[in-house]
Amino acid sequence: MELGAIGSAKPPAFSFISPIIVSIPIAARKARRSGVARREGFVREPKKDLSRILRTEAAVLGVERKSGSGKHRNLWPRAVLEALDDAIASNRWESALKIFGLLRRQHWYTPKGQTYARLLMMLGKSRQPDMAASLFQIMISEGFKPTLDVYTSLVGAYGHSGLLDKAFETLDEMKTISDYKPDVYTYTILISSCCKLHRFDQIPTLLREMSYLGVECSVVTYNTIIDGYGKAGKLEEMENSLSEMLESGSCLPDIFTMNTVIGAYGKSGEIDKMESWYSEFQHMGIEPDVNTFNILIRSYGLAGMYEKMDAVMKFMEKRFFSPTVVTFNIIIDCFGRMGNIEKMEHFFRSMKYQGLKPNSITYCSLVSGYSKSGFLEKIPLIIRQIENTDVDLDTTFFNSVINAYGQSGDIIIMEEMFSLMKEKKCIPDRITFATMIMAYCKRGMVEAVQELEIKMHQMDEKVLGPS
DNA sequence: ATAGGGTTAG
Repeated sequence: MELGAIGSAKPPAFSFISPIIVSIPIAARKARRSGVARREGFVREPKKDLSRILRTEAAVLGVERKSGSGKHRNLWPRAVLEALDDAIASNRWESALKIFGLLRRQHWYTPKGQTYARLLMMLGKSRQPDMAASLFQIMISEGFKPTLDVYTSLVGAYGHSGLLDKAFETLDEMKTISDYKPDVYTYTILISSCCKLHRFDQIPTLLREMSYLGVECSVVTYNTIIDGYGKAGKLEEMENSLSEMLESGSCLPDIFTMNTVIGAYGKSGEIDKMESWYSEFQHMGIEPDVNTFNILIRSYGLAGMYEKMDAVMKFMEKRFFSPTVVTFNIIIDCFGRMGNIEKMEHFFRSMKYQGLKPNSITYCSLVSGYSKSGFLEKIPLIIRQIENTDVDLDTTFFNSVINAYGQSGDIIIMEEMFSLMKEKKCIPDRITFATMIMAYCKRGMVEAVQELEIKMHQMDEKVLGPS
């Protein structure tokens, strides 16, 4: 089972495998040193010390409770700030705003630009542009003079929540005030919003504007553009941007560039291009990391190239590159798609054996894998298994369960699962409805389809309407 | 300010 043997049997493999061999030891050491594995959930449990966890959790709960009432003006700074961090980090925008309200009433409170910037970005991510706008107003009325990064965050909040016009308006406003001249961060955030909204027409415009104003692109700017084109399947445009970056002379590609580019080619099945860019980047001195290998495994798996998938896995093992939860999830998903249930189960066992904790995504892939091969009887067992762990059943998981029964035509069980989903406080989304509608359609259940379509519209109105 | 795992359809 030598890697070289695989390489010589299949010519293209060699060009890809051999550069890896040379470089892995360094990369492996680096990855371990930089704690990549830990962040990936490789370690069983995060190594926070217990006293901190207890203190924080109690404080957060306490603060969140108090933030509802208007009375408390004398809380411990640290508790409030930690609670705020926690809420922002997990995107709980409603409780973050409540805690922020509490924070503003503390006698020790002084407004900070950073806090505003983080809140604004969070509101953008949660698609709450109105909230972002009023937070900005509150800030002004507090007499706080916004800083450049607060203004940039407002651009991001509008952009990420889909209000591109407002984002551009804010940018124009910034250009007229000398203290808030947009910088490379401002433009990069705006470019990333344009990419997410598929407004690629705006990218050349923004780049021209930048060069006119003397704002130079950074690696991040280029990476953002490359990723935008890559995700949209615009691979030619992606390569053009990559060439521009390489020819710019001002910034060098990094590991983000590498993973973005090979991921884009891998996802679209262009394995040859993926491999040649892989070695190209290596020649430029960029070392692969765990994520790189995850991308390779996934790409080979999607392309049905089992030997190469296996080769990368063996390779990681040999070089002490620890697989992460993500690695296993990818492998399990690929074997499930291929209909290779034995391998799928083998890797699920081996994941647990290595002390890695399956998460909701793992179970989702198992359900899809079983359902693809017609082993529906395994699904209740999985649900029971999850209930014995601290993994939360989530909407996506139920979507895959509902899809499994919908595809097999077990309408009754599908509906039972829909009830169970709501019982477990998982909110159905448009995919849930689309999945069920399909199942009803196949059986010609017209009334049930109409009923669900009404429910779906109601849901849309709830989301789009004023909050 | 950027990459890297999941659910529907086509």
